[in-house]
Amino acid sequence: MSSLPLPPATDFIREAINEDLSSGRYTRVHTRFPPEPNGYLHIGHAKAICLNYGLAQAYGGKFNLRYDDTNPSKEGMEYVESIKEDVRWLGADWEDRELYASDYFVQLYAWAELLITKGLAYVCDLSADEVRAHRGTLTEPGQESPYRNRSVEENLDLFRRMRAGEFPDGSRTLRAKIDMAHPNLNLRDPVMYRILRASHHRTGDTWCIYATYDYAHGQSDSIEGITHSICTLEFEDHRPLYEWFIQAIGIYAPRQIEFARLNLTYTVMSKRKLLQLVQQGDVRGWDDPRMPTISGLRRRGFTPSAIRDFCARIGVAKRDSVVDVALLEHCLREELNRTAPRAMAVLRPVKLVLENLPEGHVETFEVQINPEEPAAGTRAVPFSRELFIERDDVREVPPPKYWRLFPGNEVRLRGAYLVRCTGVVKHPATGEIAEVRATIDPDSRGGNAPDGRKVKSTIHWVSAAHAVEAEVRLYEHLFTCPDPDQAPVGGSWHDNLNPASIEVLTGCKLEPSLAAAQLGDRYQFERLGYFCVDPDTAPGRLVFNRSVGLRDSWAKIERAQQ
RNA sequence: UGGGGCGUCGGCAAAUGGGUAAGCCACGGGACUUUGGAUCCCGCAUGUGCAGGUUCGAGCCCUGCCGCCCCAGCCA
Repeated sequence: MSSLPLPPATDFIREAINEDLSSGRYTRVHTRFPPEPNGYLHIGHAKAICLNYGLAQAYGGKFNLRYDDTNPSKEGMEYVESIKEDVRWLGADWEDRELYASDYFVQLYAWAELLITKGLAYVCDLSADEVRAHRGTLTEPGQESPYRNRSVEENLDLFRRMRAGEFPDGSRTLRAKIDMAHPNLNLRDPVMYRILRASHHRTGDTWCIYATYDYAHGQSDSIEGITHSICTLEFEDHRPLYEWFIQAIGIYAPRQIEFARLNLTYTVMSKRKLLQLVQQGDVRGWDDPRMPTISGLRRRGFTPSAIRDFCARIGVAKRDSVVDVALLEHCLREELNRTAPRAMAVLRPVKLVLENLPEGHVETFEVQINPEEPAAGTRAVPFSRELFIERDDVREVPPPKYWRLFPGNEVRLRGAYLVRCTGVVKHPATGEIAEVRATIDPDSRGGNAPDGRKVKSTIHWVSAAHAVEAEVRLYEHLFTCPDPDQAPVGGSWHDNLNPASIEVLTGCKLEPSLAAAQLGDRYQFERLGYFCVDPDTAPGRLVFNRSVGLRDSWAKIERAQQ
């Protein structure tokens, strides 16, 4: 492999790997994605998955999925299943290497005894509070535990009895004997094992002591032969500890490289906050389309390729950063513009009556499925005397630059005819437009002006008699500000939740071809955005989600006018 | 304040024996258009946290400041 030409060093991690391969420090590349099964994966994890799997692919290496399941009190099967589904959906392939830190519990335990034997670990009887008090502070050294210098025999005996269940939870720990005065707090005799009577989702009640993440993680990588252990910045301080364990035990050493985790505007990314949103009912679940979770994005209509593209575009670096969510949305639009079939859907319908057409008139138009891809062909769309059009496409009195329907103005009905508005009928009580009247130009069939005259606007429509009804859910950012943590004094991130993040529209009118839409289908509703079928869809009940809106320059003009 | 990191356009992010600041998103303007979409053009850092220094030449090297992030779980 080292004889193959090296892939381009497009980021600092690939640069480091290329150096390692050139120098012979490693002769292959083996990465892993190491989630803790205590929550659902989010777009930040997607960055890590794409990075690690991408590395394995680029270097012809391997990629493992390994659960760091060392804390049974917070973990569970629901999470391991969802994680597996999400990683697979994103396209990362761990082949037969679905691994668990819990697979290594016996080995980890044996190495703990080895460290005790070497005088490098001891059983400590201090309580959690006492351990904290002994740790010192950022600027002051800690105090050594009074149990630090027990004999190897006593330590071994005590540790074995810890494992045997002779002591209550939290009463003792196994600690690494390093340096209580070390400026890096992680090296001030860190806990390796705690007593915890919790049933583990894989090992059941076999153990009542569990290794800490710090003790388990590095050795797990070592056991798996990971060459490049990619993790986020906050573990930079832990690297010396992992190296200490590996050196003390005397086993193979991977190289850890840290990168900055992903942050996105208008959302939160910590598992704790996401869990809170789910538990408090602020959203409808982990897969709520407003969530930055993989399952939320999937339900929202995102494609794995759009997410992969996003991850490639944001790059990898060590600088703390916040990526504009607009880039994520852009990646989806770019893909769906190419691939999504078009359809007409009227979300906020108002009736349009074509006065110069006879009652009961029906004809059919063949409309392009995707103008970006003529090969996709056409679909049949029924047309009749009474249509539904978008309420926003009609004004009694047009504002400046408005060139849609208003009395006297002519627009094109997409794929059908040119029509001129002859007036509006208003609801007597509310004054709201109840019906729009217009006449067609019979010579403009298909939407072509017979004399080549220009019409500024083309609007979409649905034949009233043929329309299928649907519920359509519109989503906005979950939070009202780019950085939800920027809370008003006395408030919290939670106060920045956007009360208008979801709007449910019922009675929407869709062109009849949409009646056949299946779960997983994505469409562009012309002039509106990209929509996908929601799993709440059932026989007789069609539900769509707006994945992302189209760019809307009229909305910008309108906003500027206010 | 001890330790570990990081400061390049509004947001990401390149520039790697020092050679005269890529690209993408966003934003603004124009062309074109049977989606106010898409597409295509144009604009968008005399400037790299600040101040000095070395050099013919500095985002890259040196010195000193300043700012931001992480660490005091028997969480990961």
